[in-house]
Amino acid sequence: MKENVQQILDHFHIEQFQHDLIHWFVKEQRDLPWRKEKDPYKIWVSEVMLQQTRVDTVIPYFYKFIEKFPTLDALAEAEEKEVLKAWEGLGYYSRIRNLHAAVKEVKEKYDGCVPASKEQFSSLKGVGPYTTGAVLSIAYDIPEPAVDGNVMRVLSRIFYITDDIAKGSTRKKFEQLVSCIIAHDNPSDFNQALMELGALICTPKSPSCFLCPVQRHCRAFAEGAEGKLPVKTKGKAPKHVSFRAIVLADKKGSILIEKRPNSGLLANLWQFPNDEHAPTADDQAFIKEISERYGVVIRSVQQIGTFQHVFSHVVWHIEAYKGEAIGLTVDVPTRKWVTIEELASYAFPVVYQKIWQAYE
DNA sequence: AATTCGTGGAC
DNA sequence: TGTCCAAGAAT
Repeated sequence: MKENVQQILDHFHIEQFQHDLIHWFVKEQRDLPWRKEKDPYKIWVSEVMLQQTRVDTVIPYFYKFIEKFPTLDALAEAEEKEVLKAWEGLGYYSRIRNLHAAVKEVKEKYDGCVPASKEQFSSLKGVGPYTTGAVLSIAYDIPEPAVDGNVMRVLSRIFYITDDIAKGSTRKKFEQLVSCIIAHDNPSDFNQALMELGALICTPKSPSCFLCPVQRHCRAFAEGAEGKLPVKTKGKAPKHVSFRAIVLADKKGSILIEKRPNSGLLANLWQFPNDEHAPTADDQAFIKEISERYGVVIRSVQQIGTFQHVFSHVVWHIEAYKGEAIGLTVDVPTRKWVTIEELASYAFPVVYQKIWQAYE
């Protein structure tokens, strides 16, 4: 295993590569909000937000999140509802549930100070191999590899590595490689530079090799093979799921909402009554099911549209309705009648936001 | 090891 | 319009 990496590094000029890469990064890096200071908490938040999420998407969320939770203690002390609302629309909601739990643990066990120990930090919820390396290197200048999709793409080209980056085991090989070439005198800039290069120059499609600061180190470029790398097998096609949902208003104009389970898809977010887990045959059966489940009489039912929403692994087709509801509902924490003003303080999945817009 | 977990932008 | 994706982690 180790011999494998050594062979890859044969004839590779490590110090020259480090210098070319970091010199470029210092000069050309983007002015991003989480690069203004080296607050481990803010670095951490940015890294969690950036997981599988574009920089342009993250920037406004990062500003709002830090404004609302400026310190680790502030986030640790915040209510789940408020924290989830700040994440609304960002996706992969387990990230914020895990971050919130992790921050609480840091507050209790480490006096609110993000641990600089690899063992301690990586044991926190939602902190995997990448986030560990990213936070420790960027915030604490500790020479740990931070291997994300950018790094695998960049290094697969530079070293002509044909391992399938869609496989989980491949990341470990790149971590070994980075451990060998990381700049110990500046691991922060080195790791960020690899990712920045992937984002700006060594892009997935049509990389700008003519602008690349490490072109002379790149084996793929030398062989005109940058377009063939990295090797990445396709995932399987998502499944299609069809069901119905209904926006119910009582005579005062309050809206019936329901909290999703605390695990699984869109965990802990709120939604309108629906038959996602037991799709009905027709609208009459649907109205009957909802009436019985919530103990209300429903009238003036109207269809308000069909909505499609594509997730990573599933596609939803929702037939949406609106109606008036009469009767009482058990007031449990996961079911509520809320005014339209109150509705705005609950976090909803994007597809239910679309349904709400159609209702209004 | 393979699935599950969101969303919106680029082409 | 369909495809691929973007600074991954948990199970």
